[in-house]
Amino acid sequence: MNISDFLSSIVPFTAAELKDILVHFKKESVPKNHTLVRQGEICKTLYFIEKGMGRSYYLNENGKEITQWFFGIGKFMSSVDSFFQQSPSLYYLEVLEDATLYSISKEDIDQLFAKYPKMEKMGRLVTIEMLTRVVNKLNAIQFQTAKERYDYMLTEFPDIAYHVPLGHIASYLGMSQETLSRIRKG
Amino acid sequence: MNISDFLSSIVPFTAAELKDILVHFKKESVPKNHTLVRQGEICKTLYFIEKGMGRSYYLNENGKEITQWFFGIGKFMSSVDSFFQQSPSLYYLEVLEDATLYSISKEDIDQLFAKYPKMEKMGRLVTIEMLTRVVNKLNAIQFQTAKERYDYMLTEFPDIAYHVPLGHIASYLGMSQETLSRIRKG
DNA sequence: GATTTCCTTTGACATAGGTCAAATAGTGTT
DNA sequence: AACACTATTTGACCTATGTCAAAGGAAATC
Repeated sequence: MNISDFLSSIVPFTAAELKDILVHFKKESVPKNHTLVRQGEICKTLYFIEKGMGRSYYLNENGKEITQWFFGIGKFMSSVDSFFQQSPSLYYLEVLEDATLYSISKEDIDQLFAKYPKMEKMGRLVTIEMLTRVVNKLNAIQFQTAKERYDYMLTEFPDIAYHVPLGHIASYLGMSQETLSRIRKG
Repeated sequence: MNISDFLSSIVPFTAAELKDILVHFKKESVPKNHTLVRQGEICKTLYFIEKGMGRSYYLNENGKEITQWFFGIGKFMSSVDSFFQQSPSLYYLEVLEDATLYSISKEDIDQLFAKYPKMEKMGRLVTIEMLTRVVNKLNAIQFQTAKERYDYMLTEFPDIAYHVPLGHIASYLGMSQETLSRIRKG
């Protein structure tokens, strides 16, 4: 999914607007396993994933990686809180396979928000969509059995579920790797 | 918390803008236990709580009420998804004590979004704040023990925790009423 | 293609928190 | 004050899922 198509699909920008907006995004190629942001750093960049996928995770008290979210093709990826509040990130952000990203800085996107109300609208709509997804996950985690949560994962991230290590998914779903392994068998 | 103070605290509206915006909000007094939206209905109104508190909940397979969120003084309350997508609400929305609300319709707020980029910005910021709160709850539910979740509740909704029935809080925290009762004792 | 390292599966056992049922305490209403 | 209703607490028991440990598989590196 191309970033320009993506933006147009949310809000009808004119060609001229799109051109002016895209100038602020930098295309980057990032290799598998590259870390974009570390826990404690301020996330200075918002990424759009044209190709590849990523995840956010943190280290719990025992130093174990806990996946917080997956980011697939055609989505924005960042440590949302850290980026928008410019506060230390609670999460690591990493790329799970070779990826093509478009990146934009906080200053630049704020400038775009200020210049184009449509851009502000885009931001609001994308955030609401994210909110809906997080609420869905919350419901899955709170009220569903381990098996049901895995099924939720398959519908929410069909492309991702089979391409990342089992442990990443297990921690994302709030269950042990062993349990997930048994479920997959089942 | 007054709605005009609230709006000003997020984005610096001019007096004239504020006046024009506030015209679209209708003040309402709503009695305790009043239901604002039912599961399956389209949520046509966004509410701002000046006084009182509310919650959203749904009925699970066994017909049990599961609290999904609490809304306190100085917050917007609605079935977010339903309101913004104008889709059937997954939740009931009810007022937990006599309340004073300011309500606005979808058409009116869309008009305001279109007229005032600052309003669009306000919407984006409020949504991001909500997103952060939901992520916090998600972390609490996913990784904390029942006891820790209750502590999270006390910091997130200090005003609410002591004023609503135990069962509402228990279902919100994803535990049985009995467990919460035992925790409160402990 | 051998070796090292990482990832997944399997088994045995432990436990937080669920469910059910009954008792107790509060609250509001005539 | 007595009644009805609702909310909370307590006890006994149960189960899904966690933890620990060890064995297999895959895949990356030399």
